[in-house]
Amino acid sequence: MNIQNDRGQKETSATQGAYLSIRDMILTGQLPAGDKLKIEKLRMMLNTGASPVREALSLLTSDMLVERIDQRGFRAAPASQSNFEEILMLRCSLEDMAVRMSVDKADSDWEDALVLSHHRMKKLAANGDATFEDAHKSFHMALLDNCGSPMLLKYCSQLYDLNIRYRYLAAGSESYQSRNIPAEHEEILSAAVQRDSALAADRLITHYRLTGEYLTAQLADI
Amino acid sequence: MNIQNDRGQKETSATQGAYLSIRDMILTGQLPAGDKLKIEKLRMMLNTGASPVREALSLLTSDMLVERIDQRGFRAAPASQSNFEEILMLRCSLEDMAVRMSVDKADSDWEDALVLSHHRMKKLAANGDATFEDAHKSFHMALLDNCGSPMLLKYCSQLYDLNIRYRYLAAGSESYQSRNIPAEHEEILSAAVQRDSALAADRLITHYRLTGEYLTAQLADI
DNA sequence: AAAATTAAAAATATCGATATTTCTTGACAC
DNA sequence: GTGTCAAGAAATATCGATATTTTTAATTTT
Repeated sequence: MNIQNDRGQKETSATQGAYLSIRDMILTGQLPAGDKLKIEKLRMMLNTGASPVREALSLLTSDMLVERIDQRGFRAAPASQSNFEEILMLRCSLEDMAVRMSVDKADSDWEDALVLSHHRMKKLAANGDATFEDAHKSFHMALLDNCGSPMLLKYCSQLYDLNIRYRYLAAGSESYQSRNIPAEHEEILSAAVQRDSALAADRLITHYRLTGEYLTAQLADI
Repeated sequence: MNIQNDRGQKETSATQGAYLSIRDMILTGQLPAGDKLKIEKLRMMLNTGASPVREALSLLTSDMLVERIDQRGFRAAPASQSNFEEILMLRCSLEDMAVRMSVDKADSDWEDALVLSHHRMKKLAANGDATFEDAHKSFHMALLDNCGSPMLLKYCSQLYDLNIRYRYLAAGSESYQSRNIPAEHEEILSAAVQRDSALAADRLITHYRLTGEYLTAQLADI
């Protein structure tokens, strides 16, 4: 078989497919925060059996995107202002650590990969669709990739995803963003390429704090 | 039915039971690092079906105690010197953050719970069995419990467990420990009760670093 | 003898069905 | 009218069986 899903990820197993699909639906808000996730319903939506769905939900539990309720099944993790602030705080701490380690150990292979991922992101521009989202995440992860700690990277990746969810949640309300985000990315890249880890970390954290303030404002009127 | 397992945790579901049992077997080294985890074998050992075992393994994957290999099942996460150092580094960073936040927000309820958990641990003494291990973890988690960030607590708890594993791994080789660990615990407790977050953090991190050095030495000759 | 091929065995992933548990609803008592 | 309880409905958790996939072992080919 080897069916491909919307975003073009080749699915090796039914479980993997269900995992990616459900994750996507939660991140984009297609499955709203706090909603009950009924096995039968998901089974139908994804055209698969109950076992892969259950296993996918188990995996998402550890990503903190799904909660398991004792003997009562699963639900999409609730979203709240305080949860968002927690994610922001942890991201700032962990990514600060990761980007410093990454830049401090910089070598030309890593630099090449970083420049490349920035270029790819730029080319797609902020069209807001899934391909840009992926490229954007790739750029941010490429920045941290050289830190040498797979576990730290995993945490950062997880927190990044949790944050995306709030971007989609806030997307509904209108508000003008006076920031120049591509420029912020360029500046972060530039600091990294100059091997100035403190500056890169500063700029990255500022980038997140600004987005955080923007999202907090948006979330307030939802 | 409501069977109870070795350690006296009442198991609500077969999955939960399998999860706790397998986790325990990996932490104590009964299932050695890197070993293939065959569903059938575990199914027999735990007297349960394949579904709960699979789901338990999925959950353990996110705890980083089990690895899933594409279409080839599961294996106990490998252990290595560098993995141990990574865990130690992350624990120091995250617990430093957590204990500061926790102590800075100290109130009498939290202080009571902390003193109580210390007392319980002391009473069991370091007999090395599972009940002491649980009490020891409870004390360390009680220290962080007031930090106000459930996610940070989850990470710390996860890292604590990953670390236990290396303690069991090193337990085989002989070496005299000149440290007075109960005294270190008392000092950490004392700093926390005095609401001196910087001192508490310092003492906690030193405590971990010392254990880290000891374990590193032990691991070397394995 | 080494490499490649293939057939058999083992293990995994998935399905469909069943046993439990939780949730809902309506009757009855107060 | 409100609260309790029981029966039925819905959903979950688990089991046993089957279809795939991977591994092993044996056979053939170079």
